[in-house]
Amino acid sequence: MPADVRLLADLDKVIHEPARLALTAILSVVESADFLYLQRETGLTKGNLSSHLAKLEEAGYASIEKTYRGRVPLTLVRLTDAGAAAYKAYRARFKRFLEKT
Amino acid sequence: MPADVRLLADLDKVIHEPARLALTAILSVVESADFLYLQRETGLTKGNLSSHLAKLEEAGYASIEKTYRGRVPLTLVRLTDAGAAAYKAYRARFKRFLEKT
DNA sequence: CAAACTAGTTTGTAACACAAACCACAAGGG
DNA sequence: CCCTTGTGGTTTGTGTTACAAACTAGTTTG
Repeated sequence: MPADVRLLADLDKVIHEPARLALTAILSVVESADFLYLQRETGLTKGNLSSHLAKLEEAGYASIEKTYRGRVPLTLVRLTDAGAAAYKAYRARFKRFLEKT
Repeated sequence: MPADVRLLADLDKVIHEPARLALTAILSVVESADFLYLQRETGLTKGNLSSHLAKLEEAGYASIEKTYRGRVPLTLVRLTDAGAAAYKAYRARFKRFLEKT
């Protein structure tokens, strides 16, 4: 317990945010997902989803591809390798914390 | 996975903050702790520790007793029943999320 | 009696999350 | 042919945070 709580200090804040943790969790199992699918799954508003995705992209954890389905715009999101690694590390850390305390 | 990420939406934000999660984890096993002990264990600055403790108190999760050890002021912190329950619920939720995804 | 330590609180600031308003385009109905 | 509805988002505004740094107050030590 003494040193174990220090695990928490190094938790990746980009991923720690619940909305982004949910997004990352989804993206880690789907190859790619479109905007509205992510919105339905997470229950986020469009505005929040948009800004959380932007933050994941800034961090280099997600790639966002804006394309079209016919003439309708379509935003496709996928987790980058860095994102997958960060997610994995986050989970491992948190799991250790839960086990040790 | 579909519904499982929704678990994250209801995560207690007072506890979710890493600094407070560390504090709560410590307090959940020690009966009571003084300010400087908590500071050493968590590595927080006094200012941040002070404000995080205040937030735990506001939430009803910790009781803060200001007393003296001889003439030296001493701040004793303990987890309330509500705090212990919230911590337990938080852990259970997060554990479920980690298992399900 | 001055310097340094103990034990905190207050203040200032930059980042953040969230909701609400807004924008652009497209398809379908009257 | 407008005009309402739906899709797919972005921008803006606001209140809340987390954090560090400065400050306060009393106490022991040299």
